[in-house]
Amino acid sequence: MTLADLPREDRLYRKRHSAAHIMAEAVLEMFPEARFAIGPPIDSGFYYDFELPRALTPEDLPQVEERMRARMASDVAFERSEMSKADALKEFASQPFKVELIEGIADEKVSLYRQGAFLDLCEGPHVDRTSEVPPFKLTSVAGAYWRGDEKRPMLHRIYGVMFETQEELDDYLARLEEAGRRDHRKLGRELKLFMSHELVGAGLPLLLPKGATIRRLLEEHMRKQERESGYDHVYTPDLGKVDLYRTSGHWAHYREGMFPPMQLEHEELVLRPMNCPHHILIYQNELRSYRDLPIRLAEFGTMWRYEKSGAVGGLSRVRAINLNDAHIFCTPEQIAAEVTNVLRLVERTFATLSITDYTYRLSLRDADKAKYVDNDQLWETAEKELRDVLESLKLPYYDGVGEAAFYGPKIDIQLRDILGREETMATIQVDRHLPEQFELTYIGEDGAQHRPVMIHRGVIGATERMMAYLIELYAGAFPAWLAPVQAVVIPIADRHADYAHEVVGSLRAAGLRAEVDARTERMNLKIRDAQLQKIPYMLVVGDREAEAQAVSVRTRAGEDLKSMPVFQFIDRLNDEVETSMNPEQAGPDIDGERRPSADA
RNA sequence: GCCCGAGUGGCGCAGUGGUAGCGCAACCGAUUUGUAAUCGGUAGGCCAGGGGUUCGAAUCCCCUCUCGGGCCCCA
Repeated sequence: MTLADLPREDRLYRKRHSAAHIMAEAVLEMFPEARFAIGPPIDSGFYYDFELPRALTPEDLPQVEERMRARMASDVAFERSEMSKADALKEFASQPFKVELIEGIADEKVSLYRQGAFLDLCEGPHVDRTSEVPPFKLTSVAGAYWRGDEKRPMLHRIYGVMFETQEELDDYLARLEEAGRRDHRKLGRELKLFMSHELVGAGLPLLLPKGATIRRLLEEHMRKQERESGYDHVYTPDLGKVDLYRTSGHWAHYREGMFPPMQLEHEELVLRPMNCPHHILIYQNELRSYRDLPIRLAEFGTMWRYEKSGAVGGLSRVRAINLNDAHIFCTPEQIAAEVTNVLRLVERTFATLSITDYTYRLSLRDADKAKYVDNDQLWETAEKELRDVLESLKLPYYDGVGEAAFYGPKIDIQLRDILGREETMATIQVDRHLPEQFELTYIGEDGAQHRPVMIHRGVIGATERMMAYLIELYAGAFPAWLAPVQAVVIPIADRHADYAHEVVGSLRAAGLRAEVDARTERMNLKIRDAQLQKIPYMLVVGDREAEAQAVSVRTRAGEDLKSMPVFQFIDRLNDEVETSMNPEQAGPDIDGERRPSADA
C-alpha cells in the first residue's frame, strides 16, 4: 500500500507527524543538548516541544526551516524498530521526558523511528522517506507546559502548518491573513467600536458609542425574543455576600476565579461570578405552585471573573462579562420541552445573526470526581435527558468529555471562526444541584412539596464574545439592522447641507440611524470614508435630489441604486431591517431543511 | 499565572549610545466639487511608567503596567 492509497486524513497525519520529526532533527543539529518532549500532528500542521539551553525567538525559525528543507532534500528513510523498555531507557538516558514517556508505556517493547541522525520514541506511523513531506511553513514559537501541567517545566514549542499541496498551504496562509484583517481588535479600533485603557485595566473594555449601539441592539432583540418565549426579566446586583456563594457551591469550586472579597463592617462581599444564586432567591421569594412552573427569569447581568492576565484580550475574553443569562425553574417532566424551546430560540437567534457554522456539544463530566458534584444518579439522569432531546430533534452533536459544569452536564452550541477554531456561544445546562443546595420547592398537584429542576441557559452567551465573533463574521460590515450607522447622507457641496440635515431628520423620525457628513470635503472622500466605515448606505444629495426630495443611494457593496424619493428609501431600509430580524418568515429554519453543518 | 515577543505624536511605522522622523488623521487657509483619497500650510511626542549604568539612553540593565503569540484556565 502506498501513501497515495491512504485516506487523506491518514496521509496528512503521517506527513505532519514526519515533519515534526524532521524539525526535531533540525533542532538537534542546532542544539545538541536539546531535550525532546513530544511532537504530534495537529489540525493545521504539527509542533514539537523541546527544552533548550536558550529561549527560541522568531528569528530562529528561518534557520530551522532551512535545515528541515535540507533534510527533506537528502531523502533519507524513516526506519521503524523495536526495543525492550530496558534498552530504550538506556538509549534515552539523557532524555528525561522520553524516559518518563517510556516508563508510562504498558507494553514490554517500545517502537522507535529513526531518520538520519534523529532517533525518536514513537508509535508512528510515518511516511517512508523524508522527501515525501509536502510544503510547510513554521509559524511561531511558543511556550507550553510539559504534559500540559502548569506545575511542570515550561518547554519551547515550534508550530508549523502543513497541507498536501502548495495551493492548500497558500490557501490556509491566506485565511490566516484574512483572519488578521478581520481581527475584532483591529476592526474595533478602526470602526470605533471599543477601546481599552491601561488606567482601567486588562480585560475591562470600554464600549464606544458605536459598539454600545450594537450591544444595545443585541440586547433589545434578545429581550423581545425572550418576552415572546415567556421569560420575565429581572435586575439583580453585582455584589453579594460570600455566604451566597458558599451556599451555591461556587465559592468551593471557583474561588480562584473570583475577585477577592471586600471586607466591610461585619460582612464579606464579592463581585458576583454568576447570576444564578440571585435568581434562585427571586424564585424563593414566593411560595411556588406547580401551576406557576416553568418560571423563566432572564437578565443581562454583569459577571466578574478574575481571568488570568495571560488569558484576557480584546472582547473575546474579559473580566467583566455581560451574559444573556436566564434560569428556568421547572418540574422534571418539563425539562425536555424547556430544553427544546431554548434550542429553538438559539436557532432562531443564530439565523437572525446569519450564523450558520455551528454544532452541538453534549458536555459531560470526566473521571475526575473532585471537579464535580458527587451524585452519580443526578448526573446520569441529566445526561440522558439532554441526550434524548438532541436525539429526538436529530441535531448533529458530539460528546465533550470533561466539559461539564461542576453541577451538571450541558448542551453547548459551538461556533467556528474563519480558521475553524471552536468556541462556545450558547449553553443549556440541567441542574439539580443548586435547587438542592437552596432547598427549592414547589407545591405539587398532590399538595406535597417537590424539588424543581433548574435550567441555566445563555443564548447569545457573553455579549462581548458574541460581538467579537460578529465583528469577525461580518468583517466589520454589520447587516443593516445591527449597523451602528445605517446610512450617511453626503451633501455634494456646502449649500446642500441643510437638505442633508432635513433628510437625516426624516430618517431618524422613522427610527433609522443616520448621520450627515457635513465636512467641507469632496464627495469622493466622504464616500471613501463611509466605505471604510462599512456604512450600509451612502445617500448622496445635490441640487437634483434637493429639488426632487430624493436621495441618490449607493450601497457599501459599490452598487448604485440611483435616485429615489426619501420615503421610498425609508421603506426599503425598514423592510430590510424587518426581514433580517425575522428570518423564519423568509424561510424554514427550525423544522425545515436548513440545518447547521456538523463538519465544514 | 507561566514562556517568548512588543510598547516611539490619535492610527500605521522608521530610528540599536551623541540634541526625535515619515505617512495618514487633526487644525488653519484656498477650492464647492455627482459616487473609494483636491491643494497648500500649521501644530502635536519628557519615546508606556519607575529605577539604574554612562560624560551622554528611545536605544543597555532591573522592576511594574499594557498589548500580541502560545500554555494552563474558562462555572
